[in-house]
Amino acid sequence: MFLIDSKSGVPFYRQIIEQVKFAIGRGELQPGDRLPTVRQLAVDLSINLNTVIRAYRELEIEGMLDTQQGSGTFVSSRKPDINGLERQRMLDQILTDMLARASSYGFTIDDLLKGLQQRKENE
Amino acid sequence: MFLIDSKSGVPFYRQIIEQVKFAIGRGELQPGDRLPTVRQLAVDLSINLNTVIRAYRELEIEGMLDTQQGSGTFVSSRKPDINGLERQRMLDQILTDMLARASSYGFTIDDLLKGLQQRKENE
DNA sequence: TATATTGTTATAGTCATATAGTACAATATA
DNA sequence: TATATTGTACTATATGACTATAACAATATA
Repeated sequence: MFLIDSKSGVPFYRQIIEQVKFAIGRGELQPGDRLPTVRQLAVDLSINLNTVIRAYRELEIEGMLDTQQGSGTFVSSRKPDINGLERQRMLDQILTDMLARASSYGFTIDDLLKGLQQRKENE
Repeated sequence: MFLIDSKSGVPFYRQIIEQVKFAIGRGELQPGDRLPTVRQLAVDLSINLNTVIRAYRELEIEGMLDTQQGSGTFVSSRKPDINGLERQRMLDQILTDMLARASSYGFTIDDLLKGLQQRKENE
């Protein structure tokens, strides 16, 4: 369900937090839905249990999640507000990073567009 | 000339590296151009001298910069020479990384295509 | 030559992140 | 009730990033 990019420089727990928020924002996670157990997610992502706990705890403090010892962690019924603005900023960031990297090797936006287009067709 | 986002979670020295590469890739920094001194950039960005040094050193190792003690740090005149195959592999890598990151946030290839297209038009 | 400027090196300390391992507490389930 | 599963708490350790500070080395310039 979630993915960790260990090369991005962004702390794992932050990546988890962001992805949970966006999943909720997109409706993939509905209020009441159960999240992976802390142990399971730690195994899936090959990271430490404590790192998952840290992410879940922050989300609980923010009111996004409800945790119940013994039963699991659930999406809170209080609807959090995932704004499109944050989402747009994330996309911008991804594009900026990629462009910086690509242009340092002399690639143009057209090169990227072409490459992306090919991948789309091969899906 | 450069900007640091202290809230992004991305290490300062990595941000500097990316921005220098970006500037070179876009032609804003030409071979032979002099970069800010390590001390000056540290002051400008309100970060530590060692952090700037670290960024410049990595860029020098990569062949992007030439440093000359006493006179400054300059954009290397050695053009990074990679053959077409390596180049293609590099582009694939960049695209793969971006897609992994983007999809983890729920973005589709179309989202990326659209975002790229917009940037192209705004150039 | 003398001085300033530039990059370099080194030491030490703080903080955040992540890991490993162990044990405990609450709940669900057989 | 007994057991498994879930989240929680804690200690210890390691590493990376960043900072503070000081001294050193090479070059440019007055």
